[in-house]
Amino acid sequence: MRITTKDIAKLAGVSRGTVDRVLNNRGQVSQEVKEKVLKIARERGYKKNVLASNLARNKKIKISVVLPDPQHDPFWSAPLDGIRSTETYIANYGIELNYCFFNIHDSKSYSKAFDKSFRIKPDAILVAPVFLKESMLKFQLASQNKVAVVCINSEINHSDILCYVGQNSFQCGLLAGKLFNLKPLATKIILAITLGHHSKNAIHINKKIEGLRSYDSLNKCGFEIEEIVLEDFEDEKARQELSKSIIHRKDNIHGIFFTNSRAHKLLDENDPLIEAIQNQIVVGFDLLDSNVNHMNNGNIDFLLNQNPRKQGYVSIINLFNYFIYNKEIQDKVYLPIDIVVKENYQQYLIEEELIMELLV
Amino acid sequence: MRITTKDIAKLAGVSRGTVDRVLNNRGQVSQEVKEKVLKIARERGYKKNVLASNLARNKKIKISVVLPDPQHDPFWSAPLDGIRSTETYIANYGIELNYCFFNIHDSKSYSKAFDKSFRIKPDAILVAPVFLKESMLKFQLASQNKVAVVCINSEINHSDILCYVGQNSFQCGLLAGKLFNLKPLATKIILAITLGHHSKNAIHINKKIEGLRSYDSLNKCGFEIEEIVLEDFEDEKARQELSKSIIHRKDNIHGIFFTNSRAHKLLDENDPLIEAIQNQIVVGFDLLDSNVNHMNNGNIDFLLNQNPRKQGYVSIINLFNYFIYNKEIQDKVYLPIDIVVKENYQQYLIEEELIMELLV
DNA sequence: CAAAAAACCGTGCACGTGCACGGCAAATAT
DNA sequence: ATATTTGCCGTGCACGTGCACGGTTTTTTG
Repeated sequence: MRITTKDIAKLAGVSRGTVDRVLNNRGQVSQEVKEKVLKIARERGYKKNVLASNLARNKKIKISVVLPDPQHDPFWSAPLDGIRSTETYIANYGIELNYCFFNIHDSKSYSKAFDKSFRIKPDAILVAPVFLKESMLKFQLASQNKVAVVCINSEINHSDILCYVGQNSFQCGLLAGKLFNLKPLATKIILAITLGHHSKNAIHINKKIEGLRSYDSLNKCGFEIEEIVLEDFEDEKARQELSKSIIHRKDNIHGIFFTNSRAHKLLDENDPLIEAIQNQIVVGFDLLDSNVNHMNNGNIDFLLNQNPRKQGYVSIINLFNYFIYNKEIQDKVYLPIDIVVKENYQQYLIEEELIMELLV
Repeated sequence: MRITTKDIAKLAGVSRGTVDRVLNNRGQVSQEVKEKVLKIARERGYKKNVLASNLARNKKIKISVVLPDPQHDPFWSAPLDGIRSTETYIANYGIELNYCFFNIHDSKSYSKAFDKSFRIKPDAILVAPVFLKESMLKFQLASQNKVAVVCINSEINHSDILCYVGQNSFQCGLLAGKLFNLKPLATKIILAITLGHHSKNAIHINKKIEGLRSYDSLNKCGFEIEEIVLEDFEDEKARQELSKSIIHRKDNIHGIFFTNSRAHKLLDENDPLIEAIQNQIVVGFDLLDSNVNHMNNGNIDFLLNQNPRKQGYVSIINLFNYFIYNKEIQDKVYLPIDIVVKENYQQYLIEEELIMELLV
C-alpha cells in the first residue's frame, strides 16, 4: 500500500496542503514543519501518484513536431509513424502534438514550418534540423522562449538542445567494415555508393564512410574504398552507366556499400548488375520493402537497420519522461544499429510492431 | 480537447451515471438511450481517460512472478531486472508484483513456489515453466481460478496460457547457420557444444540445433554438425579433455556453436584452445561480460542476443496492456535475435538501459 | 385494482494531487 | 494604539471515472 500525501499529513499533524507545499517546493512553510514532512516522506518511501497528479494539474503540454513531409522523402514516414503511435497514450497525460511539415528540399519551407510551430506556444519542439544554418537561429529563439528542443536524425551540437535522438553514423561505417571483412579479402575495392546526395545529408554519409575507413585502418584490412555519388538517382541513363561500370569491374570488387536506404533504386530491374554482384558482399540500409526483397533474393547480404520508427517513438517518450516524470534525459540517444539478414528480419518487423504498440 | 463522459451526458440529455453504464456495458439502460449515447461517443471520438479510470477504480491488480532464483542460475537476473524496472511505473496503475522464487534444479521447489503464488489470489501469474509436467497441472488450476498465465522463456503449448514471451530457438539455429556460412567452406565440421545440459533445457537446445541443420539443408551448405554435451561444465578435467580434442582437430573444424550462454566457461584461461580457434567462426549466446570480453579479444565472432532483460520487461508490459488498456495481446511474442559483434555491442548495452528506463 | 417487481436513471462520494483562496497570528509600520 | 504586512497554514474545489445507493417510472403479478 503506497503512502499518500494525506497519510503524510496525518503523520506530521499538518494539513494536506502543507505537505503539498513541501513536496513541490512551493515555499510558505516553516523550516521545522518542512523537515518533519520530508523526513516522513523519505522514511515511508513516498512516491507521487503520477496519474492523479496529471489529472489534477489539468494543464496541456504542447509539443510541436517539425518534420519533413513524407511525400517528398518516404524515409520520414517511419519516424512519423513512431511518433503517431504514442499519441493516444500521451493524450491521457494532457500532451498534445502539433504537426508542422516542410519540404525537405526547400530550406525556406523549413524556416516557415519552424516559425509556424511557435505559434501555438509549445512547451517543446521535436525537429528534424536538416538545414544547419537555419536551425541555429531557431534554436536560439526557442531557448529565449524556454522551449525545449529535441532533435531527431540530424546530429547538431548546440547548447540549447535538450537531446538528440538518432543514429551514430560513424558506428554504422565501422560495422559495415566488419561485415565486409567477414569474407577473406581476395579483391580489395569497396564501392561506397550514394544515390541522391543532398548536401544536407552529406554529414551523415561522410561519417559513415569515415567509419568504414577507420575500421579498415584499425584492422589493417587493406580495403580500397572508392566513393561514388549519383546525385539524380531517378536518371535512368546515369544509373545504367553506373551499373555498367560496376559490371565491368566486378572481379576486382570486394563489396558494395550503399550509404543510404536507396540500394533498391540501383538494383531494381537491373538483372545484369544483380548477376554481377552475387559474389560480392553488399551492405545497405533500412528495411524498406524493396530492400528486403533484394535481401531475400540474395542481392543484398546485410541491411543495417537504424530503427527510423523507433527514432520517432523514443523522441516523444523522452519528452514524456521529461515533462511527466521530471526525468533527466540523456542528451544523446544513439539507437542501436541492427544487423538484419534474411534469417532474422522477420522478427525485426514484429519488434517494430510490438514495441511501438506496447503502450498505446 | 478530448470529450468526456460529462460532455456526452450533456449532449445526450442524460446523467453521467447513465453514460457510464452504457460505455461499460453495465446494463440498466433503455435501448433507445444506449444507442443515442453510443452514437455520440462514436461521433465525437470518445476515449476513456485511463488515468482517471484507474484512479477511480481503486482496485489492486495482483501479479505473481514465479521465477528461478538467480542465485542458482545467473541467467535469470536479467529477466528479473526487466520485470523490476517496470515496478514503480505500474504501481501508479495499482498493479502489484509478488515474487515467488524457486530453485531451478529442483522441481519440488517449483511446485511449492507456484502454490505459494496462488495464496495472494493473483489476477495473473508470470511464470518460467521450466518443469513441463508440473506446469501442466498448475495451468489447469490457474484456469479454474480465472488467473491469467504468461509464460516466459520456455515455450509450452497449452490452451490456458494467455501468452508466451521468449526466444524462437529454431530461428536462432537458422541464424547461426547463416553466420557460419559467411565464410567459404573449406572445412565442414561444426561443433555444437552444450555446456551444462539439463533436461529442462533440452527442448531449447535441440530446437537450436534443429534450426542449424535446417539452414544447412535448405542452403545445401554441406555442414557436418557434431553435437557435444558437457554436463558438468565445472569439472576442470572434462573441460581440458574437450578442449584438447578440439585443438587436435582444429584444422577440420569450420566453426563452433555454443548453444547457450556458457561459451566463456570453456574459453576462460584456456589459451591453447583460444589460439586454436582463431580461424574458426565462433558463435555464442548472450551479452554476459565474460562473453563480451572474449568477443572483444576476437575469440568469439558473434554473440546472439536474446534480450533476456527485455523478456521480463515485455511480459509485464503485456499484462499491463491487458489489464489496463484491455488490449488483445499476442499469444506468442518472439523477441528478435540480435546479431552482436564487436562493432555494435556497445549500443546494445545502451539499448538495454534506454528502453527499460523509458517508462519508469 | 393494488401491490410487488423490474427496468431505468440520477446523485454523490471516492481515488490522489494541484492550486487558488482565505484565515490567523506575529511582526512591522504608521 | 491601530493598520498593514508577512509568514504560515487549512479548506475546498477541480480533474475524469467507477460504483454504490436510492429514487422514480413502468411492467408484471396476484
